[in-house]
Amino acid sequence: MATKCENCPLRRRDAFEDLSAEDVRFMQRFKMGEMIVDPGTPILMEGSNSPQLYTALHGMGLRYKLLPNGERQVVSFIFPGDFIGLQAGIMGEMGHSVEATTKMTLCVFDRASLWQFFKERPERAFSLTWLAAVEEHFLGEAVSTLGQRTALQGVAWALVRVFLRGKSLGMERGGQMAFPFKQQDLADALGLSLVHTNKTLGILRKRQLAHWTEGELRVSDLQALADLAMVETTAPPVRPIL
Amino acid sequence: MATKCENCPLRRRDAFEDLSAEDVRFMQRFKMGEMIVDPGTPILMEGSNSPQLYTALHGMGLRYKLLPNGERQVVSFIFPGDFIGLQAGIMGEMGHSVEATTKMTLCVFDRASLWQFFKERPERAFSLTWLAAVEEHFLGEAVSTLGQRTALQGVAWALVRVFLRGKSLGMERGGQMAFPFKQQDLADALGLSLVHTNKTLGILRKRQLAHWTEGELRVSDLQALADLAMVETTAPPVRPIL
DNA sequence: CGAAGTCTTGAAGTCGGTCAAAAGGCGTGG
DNA sequence: CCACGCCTTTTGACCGACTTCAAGACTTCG
Repeated sequence: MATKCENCPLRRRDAFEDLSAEDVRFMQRFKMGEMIVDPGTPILMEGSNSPQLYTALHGMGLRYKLLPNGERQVVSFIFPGDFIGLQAGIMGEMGHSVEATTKMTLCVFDRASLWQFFKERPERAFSLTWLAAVEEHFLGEAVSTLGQRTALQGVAWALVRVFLRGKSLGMERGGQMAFPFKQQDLADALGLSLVHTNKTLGILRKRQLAHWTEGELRVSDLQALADLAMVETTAPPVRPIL
Repeated sequence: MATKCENCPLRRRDAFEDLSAEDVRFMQRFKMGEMIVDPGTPILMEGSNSPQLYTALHGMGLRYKLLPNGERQVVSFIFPGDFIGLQAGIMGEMGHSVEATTKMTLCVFDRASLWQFFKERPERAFSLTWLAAVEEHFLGEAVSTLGQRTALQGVAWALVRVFLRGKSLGMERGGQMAFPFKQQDLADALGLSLVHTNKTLGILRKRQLAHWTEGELRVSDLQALADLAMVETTAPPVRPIL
């Protein structure tokens, strides 16, 4: 039983831009259905040209690239509301793979409908480009982290980003939120070894800055953590939703 | 004396998509003029919301981010044909700074005209999004490099990317092209120290893979360099031009 | 209860950083 | 024409942040 766009739970979150009733009807036209996937399911593969595009409704996932030597680089964590498949939709080829970490519900669109956005609904096309720009912005920050931050600063940066994002999505309650990934995932996101990531998390725990255990992230002193990470604690900008 | 879009030298390069005569006329309407800047000139600042957007006509530049502690991360090198200011144009805020490395000629557009693209010329808007997607693709690769490649592989990766890009722009002749940056720039792009970058370049030179001296990059054995870097030697995809 | 996956901890090794200094190019001014 | 200062590149020695290797503890599940 697919959710109607009209009743989409995401739109109520203040992380997202408001949509006009007309826009909602327009999007509904292109929603092909919903897909529910189990943890670990591959959603899109690097190099593929999927005819389907997705928006994450529930659950979380990973974007990652595999190098020829087998190393894995996690590019970003996928939160509810994230659009999946922009590169395939625009360039015809994904630059990374995507897989579900938790059970996920995905809103499914037809790749061809993207062009309709541009032709019939410039506002929607603009929103799509906005999402691309947001992603570029984030990746620039990630590059800075990998290039210039120490392991401790890098881990702190990642946890701050995750926490602020979760907060804007209403996932946080009492300084705590679900973050159902493995330490290996974070290690692969930061270009660190699992062992060092583990020890670094231990330091943050001992310093009473952040506790991440059993899939729950608790940030005790956001400001101190952000200072260590050299980032602002401002909420992520309100973003469009597709 | 500003170049007419009609006579734009870039459009002849096979790195770029063809534009219809109509598209060219459309772009000409929004070209406010040309700006010539000297080496070292800042073009856009991180956090700024410039009313002007640019396309690089001649010359090369750098995108970079500064961390609060003074470290600099070079995000990418700017080649002729690159669009500058997409983030400001779409989100209203640049995520990085941009400066000229050589003397540059920039084609100047009004930020407000972007919206005209979406409203009147969906094809042009699509091209803009394409550029954003290409950038995202590239940054994903950069993240992988910073996270997973060794210094030697990273330097090799950067030189391969630069060389292939230059080739597609017709900048290469006899296995050689201009690459007028400092070792410090490359070091900041790869998150390495200047000293180590220098020594690593020395290794590539000794192995007869790549010689980069006095602003000239010569790649003797592209395939071997690419193998070391773990990248394909395929030309970058044909991209749109604004 | 055993197997597999994840987290944790310790010890040893290395890649790349930091420090220091010298060499080379280039423009300016005496 | 040479001397000087400034910038970039190069080289050597030492150091440390992070990796690798190894093994034990804890959880989950068949």
